[in-house]
Formats: sequence, structure tokens, C-alpha cells
Amino acid sequence: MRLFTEHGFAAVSMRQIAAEVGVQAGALYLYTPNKQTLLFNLLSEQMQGAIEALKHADLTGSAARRLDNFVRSHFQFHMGGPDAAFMPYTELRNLTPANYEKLEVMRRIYEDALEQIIIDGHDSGEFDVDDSKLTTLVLISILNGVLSWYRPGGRLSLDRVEAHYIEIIGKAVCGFGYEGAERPAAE
Amino acid sequence: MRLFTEHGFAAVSMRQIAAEVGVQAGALYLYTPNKQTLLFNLLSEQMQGAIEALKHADLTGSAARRLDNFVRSHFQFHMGGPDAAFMPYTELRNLTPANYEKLEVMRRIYEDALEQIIIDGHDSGEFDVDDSKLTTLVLISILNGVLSWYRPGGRLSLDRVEAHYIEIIGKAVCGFGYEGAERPAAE
DNA sequence: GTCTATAGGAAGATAGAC
DNA sequence: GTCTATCTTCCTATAGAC
Repeated sequence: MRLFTEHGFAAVSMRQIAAEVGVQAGALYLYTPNKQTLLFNLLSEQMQGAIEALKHADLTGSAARRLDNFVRSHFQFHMGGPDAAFMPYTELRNLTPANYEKLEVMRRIYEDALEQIIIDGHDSGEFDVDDSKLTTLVLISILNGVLSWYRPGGRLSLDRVEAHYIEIIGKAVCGFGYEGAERPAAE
Repeated sequence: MRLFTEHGFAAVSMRQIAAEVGVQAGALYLYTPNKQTLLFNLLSEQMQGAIEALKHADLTGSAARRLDNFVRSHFQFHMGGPDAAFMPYTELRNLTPANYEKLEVMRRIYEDALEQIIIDGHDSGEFDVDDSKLTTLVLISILNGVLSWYRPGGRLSLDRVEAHYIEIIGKAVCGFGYEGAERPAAE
């Protein structure tokens, strides 16, 4: 997963992977029938893990609270452990159409869970969003964006970054008292 | 650029590119010394274009106004024309270290322009952000995120999406009256 | 379960005819 | 400027020894 993340699926050879784990290329085929299946399994396990993590998150109470906990779950699963890794959505394009479809199903489960929180917050008046689908897409790009730049041991601790993201995402969906509420959205 | 965006640099062969433009593979080498230079030139022109577009944007007045116009410039350059294309940041990993460094310089110019707006808005009290660098990173992921999902002819017009992004980004940096300002950021 | 060896094909890039 | 043909290298995947 680390090699695919760093260089991209097509740029990584089975020989490189083999060298990384200390075997010869042929030995890899004892563990995967081919390179494509290896990619699919990695992406699939990752997506499944994120969905599993959600099941253990506390998604009760107000929409604001549920949103906060969704973000926490996302952070904890993807960046929590010492050997946490993440292959960006970009690698989905390297899947065969059949495998891509299978992953789309999982991806939709995850993103729909987020969208439902946004919809509920909108309906209850807690959130000020005028398009739940669009807002969800924005939040997903925010959540995935952090995975592409955050590296442990940098200027900011993971807790600090998580707290910042919870705040900025909260503000993005909250319109209470926002002075620009009246101003024209476009020129 | 379209092929690299769709499949990734390493997954696209010179033969595919040649077929796309209607020549044989060898003929491509009349236009580029090699594949790596082709990638670098495409990414470099794209980055340079975004910086040029900024120069024509109106970045005067309040920080909020400058931020709105930065977002407009980003949208107009990357998604404006009929043949607008965009290679995601992901492709930067396929550059040689020397080429990567050159692009980093350009990328920093662009992102620093955004960060300066955030810093100024923070200093003037217009924005409620506690870490300008981190906020800039979030805004960049939002701005680049739209490029990965937006396709002309979809449910929402470009103007509509642009307006939505201007609003949500405005809210993300504005803290006026945000009821959660007091609540603990992390559990 | 891992190795060496290799089949079979596709990749980037070049040479030389036209 | 473009073609065909080709060099060389690297790729995925397999075969068979140990």
C-alpha cells in the first residue's frame, strides 16, 4: 500500500514490491493471483475498515455531534495507528471496471452515512446548507485532503489537526450569525 | 493531459498518446525529448496558467473579498473554458526529483498567495482562524477536490457550484457568532 | 514456501527511409 | 514531419527445482 500510494499503481512493479518485503517476484503469486487483485484487495480492505470504524462510532444525538464523531472516526481509522496507511481515491482509476463497481458500492455506503448527517442537520435547522449532496462532496474532499499532506512528526500533532478539522468543518455547515448570509453568493 | 488525468502517468504509453492524436509513436519525439519532459511541461504550463490567472484577478479590498476573488480565479482558470483540463496534484509524484522541485516553487507561489489572504484576514480580525497554514491546506484541498468530481453537464451548473464553494469557504474562515466557538474542539 | 529461470509481450526511445 | 522497423529493457506471470 505504501508503494502504490507513493508512486501509483502502474508505476510500481511486482519486483519492487517483492524487494520491499524481501522475497523474489515469483513468490508474490503465492499470495495474490495477480497485481490487479492485490490492488483491489488493498483498496477493498481499506474501505471496509473505514465503514467498520463508523459502526463503532457514536452517531447519536444532534447532527453537529454526529458530524464531529464522523470526523473523529475518519481520523482515527485512517491516521490512528502507527502503521496507518491510505491509498488515495486516485488509485480507483486503476481498477478494472468490475472491481471499480464493487468499490463504488462501498464508497457510497461511507459517503451516504455522511450525507445523511448533513441532510438531518439541514432538516432540523441545525445546519445551514442549501445542497446536501454538494456539501457532502466538499466535506469528503476536506477529509481526504488531510490524508495526502499529513505526516506524523510534523509541526502539528494529530490531535491538534483533528481538532482543527472538526472546527472548520463545523463552521462550514453552520450558518448561525454568519454575516455573509445576506450577501450575494456570486458577483 | 486528458489521458494522464484519466489513467495516471505511468499507465499511459507513448503509443496510446500517439494513437489519440493520430500519429505513430515515434513521431511524438519530434515534440518532446521524452515522456518525463512531456509530463513536466503539461504540469508546468498548468501551474503557470493558474498563477497568471491570479494576476488578472482583483485582489484588493477586504480579505473576504480577496478570498472570494481567489476562488473565482481558481474556478475560471481550471474549469472555465470548453477544453479546460486539470491534472491532479497526484501526478507530481511521477516527476523526477529535479522537476518536482521546479514545480514546488510554482506551487508555493500559488498557495502562498492564498495563505497571505488568510493571514491578512486573521490579522485584521475579519477571519476566525487559529492556524493560517493549516487553514490554507484545507482550502487548497477543497479547491482541488472540486476538480476531481465536477463534470460539465451534470446536475449543477458551474456558476451554481462556484457560488456554493465561495459561500462554504467563506463560512469556514468566518467565526462570527458561531455557536460552537466555545465548545471543546476535541472530546 | 521460496527460489531460479524464463516465456511472452509491451514499454520508451532511436534509426533511417520517404 | 511522419512513417516503419527495431533495439533494449522492463514488465507480468508461470514452470519446475529444492
